[in-house]
Amino acid sequence: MNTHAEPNPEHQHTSAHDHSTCISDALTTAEHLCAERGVQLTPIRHKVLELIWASHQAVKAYELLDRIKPLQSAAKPATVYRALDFLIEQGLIHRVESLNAFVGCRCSGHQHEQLLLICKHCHEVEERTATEVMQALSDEFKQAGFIVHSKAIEVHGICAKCAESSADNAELLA
Amino acid sequence: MNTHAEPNPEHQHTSAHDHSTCISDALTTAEHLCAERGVQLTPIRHKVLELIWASHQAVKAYELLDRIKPLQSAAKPATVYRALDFLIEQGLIHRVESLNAFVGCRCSGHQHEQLLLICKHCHEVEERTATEVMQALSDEFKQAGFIVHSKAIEVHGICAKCAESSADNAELLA
DNA sequence: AAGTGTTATGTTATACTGTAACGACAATTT
DNA sequence: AAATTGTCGTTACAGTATAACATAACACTT
Repeated sequence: MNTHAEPNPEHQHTSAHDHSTCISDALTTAEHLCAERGVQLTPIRHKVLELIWASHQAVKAYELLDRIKPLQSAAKPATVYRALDFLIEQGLIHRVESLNAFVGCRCSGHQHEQLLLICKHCHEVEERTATEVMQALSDEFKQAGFIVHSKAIEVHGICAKCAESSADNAELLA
Repeated sequence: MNTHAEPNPEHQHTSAHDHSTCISDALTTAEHLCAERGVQLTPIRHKVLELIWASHQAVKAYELLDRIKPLQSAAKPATVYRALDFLIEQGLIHRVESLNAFVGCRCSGHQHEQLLLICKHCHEVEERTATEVMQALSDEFKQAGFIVHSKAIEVHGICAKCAESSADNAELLA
């Protein structure tokens, strides 16, 4: 199958907030951050970031490729993966390991490696700082004598909104 | 490249313990568990489990395929992936999402979803129960109203043994 | 202006990871 | 016996990611 053309709107909760603000906030933050750091948020990188922020769902690399081709007809896998590498390096997006997909990072610039809550129903990814969890993890590493380079904490399940909107839909609660 | 034929011995710590006991323990536990549950640990599944337990490193699916072919010349990708699916369902192995690889699970039968500490140097994967971390996570889910189906907590870095054995090797501590 | 270094991108090819779909076959159930 | 279930063989393909090399664009120097 190769039918990924749009963010899957099936169960999205975007109506609950002004998503255009999410996008523009993320983009202007990214622009400032890159300017400060003296790195280039080139048109391709900017576009990829914008496409990722089109929803709060994690987006696959080849979906991005399909969506960027109309605008950048030379685009190839490497085009997208390079942009993704850059955005990850700069902390502007997260790679969701358990989905082979990518999602915008709200808290760019500082604080990384967060808890990602991934909803199986609406497919949106919520990012949480989870201070206590991180503290408990640090303690664990100290105990184990483990020197951390990077973490991925990914949890799959049903988000609050989906659970609520289908409180009588037993199927979800399995 | 397609040169994965053996567990990478480069930096393994297997000498520090009697690994043959690890293997046989894991296999007999698995046999008992499957018998109890009335599911079949067929020869293929048994072999895949054994191959995974050949080291404490995470093993890739196609490495397993290469290693199983001499014994099971009909083996195809599906052969391996089916066995892996079974072993995961039974809680006998973990899938390491951030590596697209698989590692034996020590604590089969009960308690799942653990903290995996993945060493970038020796590539061994240590599994920890991390009770405090799990408790903090539960609290976080409660706060977020998130209903958990599965978790993956994977941390990359340098394990205690590697850190120690190269205390003067500054390169690792980056 | 010509040369050099650096960064980003274009381009081709290929490697690696994973699944769908269908049939064969055996064991079990009805 | 027929139907069902579980496992495996087999073919084909979908999806994910990178290597390697070429080119372009720009900044800087000489």
